[in-house]
Amino acid sequence: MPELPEVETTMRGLAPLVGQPVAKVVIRHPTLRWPIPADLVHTLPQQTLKSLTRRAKYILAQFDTGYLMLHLGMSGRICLLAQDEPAAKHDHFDLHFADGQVLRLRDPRRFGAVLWAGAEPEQHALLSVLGPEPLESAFDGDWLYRQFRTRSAPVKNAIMDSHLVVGVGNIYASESLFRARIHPQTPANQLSRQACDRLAAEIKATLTDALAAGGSSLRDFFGADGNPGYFQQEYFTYARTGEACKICSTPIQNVRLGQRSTFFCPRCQPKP
DNA sequence: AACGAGACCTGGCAGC
DNA sequence: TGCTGCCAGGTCTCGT
Repeated sequence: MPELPEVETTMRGLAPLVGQPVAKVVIRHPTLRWPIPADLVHTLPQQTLKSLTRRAKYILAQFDTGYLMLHLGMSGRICLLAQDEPAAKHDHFDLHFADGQVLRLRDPRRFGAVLWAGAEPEQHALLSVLGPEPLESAFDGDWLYRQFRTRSAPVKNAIMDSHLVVGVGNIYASESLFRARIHPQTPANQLSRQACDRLAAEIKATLTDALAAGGSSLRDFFGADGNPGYFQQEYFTYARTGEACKICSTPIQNVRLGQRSTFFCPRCQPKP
């Protein structure tokens, strides 16, 4: 379930590994979205994990000679094990640390990625083209309004474009648009400056709320049994087709945009 | 430059 | 019970 808050939560849960040297790298199934670099097995051991940061939905693990980039794709999970355990079917990648802890990547659909970014990850082709982080000040209504000038696509598609802003996935795109009272099919370049201000503010608020919820599940997520134990967040629209809008009781509708399910309230989010 | 469709994979579920 | 088809939280690549 990796949207941005889950990635951030996952990254924070890995903090106990910082300062630890790598003892061993295990690659079981190298064909994720891109091949896992085979030489990690030789180059990473003895290197110390110096820091953990996040850019978009990539977790950046800084080692002595560069950064390891981890992406969870659609179905990826990272578990932090206190000690080695038998690997399950979709456990593709392990980092074993000197104190016995194991970082284990599980990804049934294999849309995730493990990549080496070198010493300057912001130069990496996948990261250099990304838009601003949604929770930073560079992202605001003014930025959205200016970016939307040349965009005629539905606003929901636009806010999910990582070149424009990162970290807005399918769930939180619908949720943010509901909270901003904007119909998801509105052409981006038809939004007023005021609507862009609302939308930017609600994207920030939606992600901040989800992050607070994700944070509370951290203990469960890294529990001894390795089960996620997420508590289901309450959504206004997502996956609620036909159910009553929590504001006005109108049935929530579902439309397909950019090949993705999109949910909205036709009354709270009137067509432009 | 921007848009839409296709691609990558597996698992779960509804319907027959 | 077993098969088929559809759907799923991401996002890069390609053709227009």
